[in-house]
Amino acid sequence: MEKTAKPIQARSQKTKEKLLTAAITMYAKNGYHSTTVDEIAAEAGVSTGIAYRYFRNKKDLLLSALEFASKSVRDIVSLDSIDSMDDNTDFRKYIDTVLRSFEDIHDRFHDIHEELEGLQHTDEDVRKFYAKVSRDMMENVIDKLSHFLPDHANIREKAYLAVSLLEQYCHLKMNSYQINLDFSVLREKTIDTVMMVLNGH
Amino acid sequence: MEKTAKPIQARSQKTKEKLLTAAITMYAKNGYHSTTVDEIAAEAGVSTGIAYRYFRNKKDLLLSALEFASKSVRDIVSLDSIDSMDDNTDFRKYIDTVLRSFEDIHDRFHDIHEELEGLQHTDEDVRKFYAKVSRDMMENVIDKLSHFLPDHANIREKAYLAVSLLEQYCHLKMNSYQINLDFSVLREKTIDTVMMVLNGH
Amino acid sequence: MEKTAKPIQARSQKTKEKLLTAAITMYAKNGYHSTTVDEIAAEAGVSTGIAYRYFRNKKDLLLSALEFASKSVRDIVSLDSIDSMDDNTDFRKYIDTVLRSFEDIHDRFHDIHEELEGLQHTDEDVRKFYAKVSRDMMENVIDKLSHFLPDHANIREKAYLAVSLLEQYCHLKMNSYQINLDFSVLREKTIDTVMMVLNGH
Amino acid sequence: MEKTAKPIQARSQKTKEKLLTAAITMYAKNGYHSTTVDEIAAEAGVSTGIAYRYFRNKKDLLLSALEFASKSVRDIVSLDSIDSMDDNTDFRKYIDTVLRSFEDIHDRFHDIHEELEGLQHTDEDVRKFYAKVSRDMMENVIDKLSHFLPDHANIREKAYLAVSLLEQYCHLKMNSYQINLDFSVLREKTIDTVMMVLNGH
DNA sequence: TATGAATGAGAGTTCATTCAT
DNA sequence: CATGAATGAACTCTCATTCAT
Repeated sequence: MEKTAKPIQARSQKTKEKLLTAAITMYAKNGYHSTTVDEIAAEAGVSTGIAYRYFRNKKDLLLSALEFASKSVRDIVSLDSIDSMDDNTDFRKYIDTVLRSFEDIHDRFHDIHEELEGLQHTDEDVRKFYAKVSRDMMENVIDKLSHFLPDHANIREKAYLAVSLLEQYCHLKMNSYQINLDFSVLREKTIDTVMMVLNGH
Repeated sequence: MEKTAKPIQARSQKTKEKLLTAAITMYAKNGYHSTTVDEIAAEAGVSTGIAYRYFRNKKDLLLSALEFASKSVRDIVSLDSIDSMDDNTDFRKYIDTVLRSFEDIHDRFHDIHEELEGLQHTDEDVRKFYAKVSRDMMENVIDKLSHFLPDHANIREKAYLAVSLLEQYCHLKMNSYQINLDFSVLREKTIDTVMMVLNGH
Repeated sequence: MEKTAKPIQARSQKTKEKLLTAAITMYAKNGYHSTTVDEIAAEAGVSTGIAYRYFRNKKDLLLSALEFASKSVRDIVSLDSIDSMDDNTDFRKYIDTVLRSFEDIHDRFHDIHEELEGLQHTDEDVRKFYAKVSRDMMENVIDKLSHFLPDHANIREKAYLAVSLLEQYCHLKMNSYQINLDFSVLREKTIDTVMMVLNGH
Repeated sequence: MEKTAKPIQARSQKTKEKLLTAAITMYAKNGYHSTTVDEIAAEAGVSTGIAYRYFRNKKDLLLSALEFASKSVRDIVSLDSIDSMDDNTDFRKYIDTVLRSFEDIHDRFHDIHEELEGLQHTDEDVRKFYAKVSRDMMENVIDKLSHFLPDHANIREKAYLAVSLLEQYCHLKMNSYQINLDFSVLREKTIDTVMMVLNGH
């Protein structure tokens, strides 16, 4: 019987989005656990109470914010650049483009992504959400790869390995403020390796 | 001027370790943020107050527990199995052994490791601790690899890539309860890839 | 960056004052150290949490309560009776009126005044507050005396001595439940002495 | 049936006194409420537990410490200097000597005296103790004065007024770090006033 | 819809007191 | 007698959630 209002009016919709955006901002800045609903409301420029009109509770707000963020990610990246490539595109260039997309996402959503990754180990629902998004993304990639790769044997395993490498490269790049690495070299090597993995050779 | 007791009696040392172990257990089970000091004390079979004799506050207990856990990791693995190999050992076998060590660690410390990874994004001190442990481990591995690899060019970048792959494999394995992957295949491919990365070819 | 709410709604202002009044009541009854914030909230008929909306912490509540009480003292006494006297008023009558004001204050604020006096020896901020209020009051009195006294030599020393006598008389009166003294005599003698001190003879 | 050990052995007596001295030291430094039993034991160089062999509880320790301190006061001052004066001594010199004794006591026991004064408003037993000591002291003074003063009318009231003045002078001197007063003048005026009070003129 | 004041359960922390050694 | 580890009640403070306006 509990209900959260479905915003019909435009103003209402605005308030909800302001809350979601504020939530993401604050989670990214201070982490979920250190962020209070009061702070989110303040950041959104609305009152505390109103948050509970749109979100059942604090966790619902979190989940909604994650959903919202992941939508943004999809909107922004959406693999346009990738989709635009046709079958004749050079394969290396393809990987390079994909990697650039990954880097872009990490640049934009670094903090919230990290926080999210941390949260999944604490909360079952977050874990499920995260797993679902990851899976969707991966299936999407795998699907795309099918067109490029002649050898479909163990394509899923190869794809996971490949994407892991891309992910890991981005991760290192974002968190390496104390590590002495030559990232131009690492980037090249990453792409090389991805290609080897995918070409099965 | 604040002080945490240095255990004088043997009983005292026992209590401290019971608390550390209990802390790790609880963090692994419910995560740091959902674990109260009361719960840790209960798990350790001691009273609440005593925890504050040995740890300045909740976070100090966390940091101490991490230190304690990382010591355990080093004690358990300590790369004995790796050290015992001489130069004649087959390289592939070497990688396989290393990977098995990684898997072993992940098996034992999966939950706390995940939690730790999550916490670094929230707390500066945890981040520093994690970075330090990671770096130490990596430098150790790089050092070991030097003996095996003829080509030292970009050895750091190669090493990071290689270890990332091993890490990622373990990660996938531990978190794949909803993903349909053939892990024996993935494992072989991971090792293959690591070898390619390290051999520079 | 910490903030205590500035009352926006009228209700809010009421609550804040209820807390201050309750605080003074409880401090007077049981002393600061034996009074919990819970008790103050209960006495005020509000919840615990709200106290922390208006006061940063327990001590801030204390300081605010002292400020509030001292304001009350000023409001109540404010030396109206004294101000109303003109230069022709008999000097002895003047002293008598001042003393009655002192007695009045002590009657009303005996307990909290005692408690306050005790607290200054424990807490630096309270000490400063107390010193400031005392100084202000004394400067006020000295200023008033200037009009009456022809001889301004050592007027500050005389004033302090005089006020000390008045204070001490009140103090004895309030705390003499076990001492056998004739207070009508003591009162007369106190006034006599004050006059002698001030008249420099 | 509760009992605190009556120290028979010399060592025992030493421990008890060390605790009492430490208690006074700590109360004077940080005030009673901010002083823990642990700290007192540490200051005394003994263990926490032992304190409860000699004192029923924390308050008993306080009361015992006050008793101990007041004994010290009596021992130190004991009015030797005063007793040594014979009837021919100049009266002004007598008052001066008494005041010097008061100043001496205040110098030595300033902090604990202040703390004690504060505590009486919180605790009934402390109040009683303080009242008793004050009364004893005062009766002693009154007794002494009888020899000097020809006019015994209202001698008690005069004595209280006189001693109040002396007390107040010391108090001002000790707490005047922010007040601009000429204490040599104030001292003379205090003695003058005391004499006037006592001589009834 | 929206505000922001109010609630109250629950967490972290302290410390007087007890107890095993 | 003495030690210092251990207990646990009590207190301060926070914040998700509700409610009066």
